[in-house]
Amino acid sequence: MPQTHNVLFRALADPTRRALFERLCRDGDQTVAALTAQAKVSQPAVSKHLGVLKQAGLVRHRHEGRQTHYSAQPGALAPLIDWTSQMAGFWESRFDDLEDLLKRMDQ
Amino acid sequence: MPQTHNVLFRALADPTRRALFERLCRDGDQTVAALTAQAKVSQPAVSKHLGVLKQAGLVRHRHEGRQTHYSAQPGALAPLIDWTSQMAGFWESRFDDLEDLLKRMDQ
DNA sequence: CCAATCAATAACCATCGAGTTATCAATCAA
DNA sequence: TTGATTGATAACTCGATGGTTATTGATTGG
Repeated sequence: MPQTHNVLFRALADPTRRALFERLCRDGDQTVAALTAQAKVSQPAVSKHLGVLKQAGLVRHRHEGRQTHYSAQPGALAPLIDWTSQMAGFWESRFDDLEDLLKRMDQ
Repeated sequence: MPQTHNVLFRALADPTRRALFERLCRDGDQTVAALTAQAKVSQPAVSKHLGVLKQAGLVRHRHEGRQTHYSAQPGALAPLIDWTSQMAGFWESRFDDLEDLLKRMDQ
């Protein structure tokens, strides 16, 4: 599971990659050519980025004739959401502990 | 704001750094020495990582004599939460659009 | 069948980033 | 005051990563 976090965070750490994912979330299914047209990098670069996103489970692809369509899998963001709420949870629980402590000291 | 995302994602992309932040969330205030004791890297490495986390707003520090205490600022995770829910939101809204379209076609 | 298009791969290059050791400034204890 | 400790900085190394161009394999249109 920490491995999952690693792959996810690293995949999203690159701005070009995040832009690709955002576009797929926003506009849905896209061919590599369409994605390349908007991206500020070459087609091979786009393909490589899509490969990284695929490894992280953030996108899926299907072949249609000679073109490949990619689509976002936002469900793959779940571990990221879990992690952030866990961090916030730790924080709050420590805060609660402090409150408990103060309450007890008050008695 | 995209710059904020960049700094945040990049700060959290490194496992050592994430481990430091997790520990600060879990256990609260820690000195650099205490953090170094648990980390699997040298003290200068820990200091550098803390510097990156600080740039991202994820930690704060205060001096106490000759030691420095670091603490987590989980509030800095807000843009990350916003981003993920926005991505999920795009997804659902596209799904709704599709439903609308299908409903209209049905008439 | 041939030319053209699409996307993935190969090969390469430059930069960045995480790690190290050495050192310095500041603080404290003796 | 001196010696030890704490943490930040400097200087460096090295591997990972993101970018490029060239090429190849598939597929389609004429």
